[in-house]
Amino acid sequence: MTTRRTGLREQKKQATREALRAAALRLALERGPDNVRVDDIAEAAGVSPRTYNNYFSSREQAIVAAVTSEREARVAAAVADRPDGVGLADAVVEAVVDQFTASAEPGREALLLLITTRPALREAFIGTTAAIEHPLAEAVAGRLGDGEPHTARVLAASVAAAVRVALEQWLRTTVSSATAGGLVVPAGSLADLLRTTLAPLRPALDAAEQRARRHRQQ
Amino acid sequence: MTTRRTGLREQKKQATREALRAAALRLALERGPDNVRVDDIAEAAGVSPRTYNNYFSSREQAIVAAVTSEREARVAAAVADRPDGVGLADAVVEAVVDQFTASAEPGREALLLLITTRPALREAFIGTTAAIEHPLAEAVAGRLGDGEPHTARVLAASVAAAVRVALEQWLRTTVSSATAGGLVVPAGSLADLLRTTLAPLRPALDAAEQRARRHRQQ
DNA sequence: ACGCAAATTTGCGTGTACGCATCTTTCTGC
DNA sequence: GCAGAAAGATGCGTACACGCAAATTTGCGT
Repeated sequence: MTTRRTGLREQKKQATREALRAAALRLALERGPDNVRVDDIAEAAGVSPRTYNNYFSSREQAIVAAVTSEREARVAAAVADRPDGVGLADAVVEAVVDQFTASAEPGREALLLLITTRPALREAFIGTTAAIEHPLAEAVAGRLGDGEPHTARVLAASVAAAVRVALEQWLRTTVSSATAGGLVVPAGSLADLLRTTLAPLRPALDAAEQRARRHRQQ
Repeated sequence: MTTRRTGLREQKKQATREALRAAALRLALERGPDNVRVDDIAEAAGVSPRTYNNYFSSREQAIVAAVTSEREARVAAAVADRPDGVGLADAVVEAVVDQFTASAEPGREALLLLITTRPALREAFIGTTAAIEHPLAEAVAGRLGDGEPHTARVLAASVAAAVRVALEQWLRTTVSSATAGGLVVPAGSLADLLRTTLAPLRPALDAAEQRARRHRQQ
């Protein structure tokens, strides 16, 4: 069930996706994102321009994907993996913080600077938070038991929305401090900002968990 | 402060916006939405195609706007207007239900049928829920006192997300019952669906209200 | 190995979104 | 009223997203 499609086909698909990601990132960094056309990315990745849009539905998605790749699945997995002893609220909050703080790629800093600068990229970056909604909903549903799938969806959507708010705030302060001070200061850690922003949702998560527990014991 | 800009200029602007809305709606209803190009709408409204995109940033927005017009402001106003005796959760939920249930326009039924049918219109319709976020945030902030504006933003974003979830569900069941039964049945009232979907957020709204109250008495 | 079925890539055509420069309309202070 | 400023409308050019159908590649049973 993990990888339903296992074969050369799926392998090549991921390779193409990765090639497009890498090409987009490299070109954006060396030319500046405004001087990169999708034709350039496609050519650098060795596929047709039309194929690019089979993988990404906007020019910015490929660039941003370098920083957000697979994040959705990792958040969901992290939530599902926390032991049952940990409360739902803690599980969700810490999973989100972990996955959004973990920096793997080199050149991530330069890319983030780029993202903070260009409005179109900011928009695309912000947009990626929506992707965590469905995986997260399933993970939450798994923890709540399948009593009320509605609730899990709503909570996941709310968490995603809160994360989006946090990122907007973070980008706002980052870009303004960059503009004002000339130097890019994180303006308070993203981790703290995420925790603060998610705090108002804790009561909702707790209540849902209690309800589910009660329902289960009945 | 209500209408900062009061003059012939703003008046004409609103007239143009309304003309585009009306033209888009009329054409979509009589030809089917796939047979309407933005050039047609612009021509029918008596403006240049370029001007269309100064008002709406996608072809679908004008069509959908006929049903969502001004909803954002009305929801916010409704929240702000409920007496302080009513709890925040009730104020928000009922304001949302009222404004999403209120049907003014004639031909709303036909338009909704259209929206449920065409994927692109569904997407645009769903997208309009995001617009209530900022006005709602201000209304909530007004009720919570200006202690923690963060909280208001997060709660408003969560409510908007929950409304989006409800509409998605509603459209899903509506379209499937339309496909299956041949007749469009509301498949349970939208009002009930909204109340159910917003229910999980009530604890968060209550908690924020309590916190604000405590903070104020201190 | 072979061939059919399914998935993917590609080229093409159309409609769309939007930056920019320019022209027209409206607003403001005098 | 009037002259300059500000805001909006328009035309043009470019890049982009995507439906569609033909061509190519991969998977699988035999």
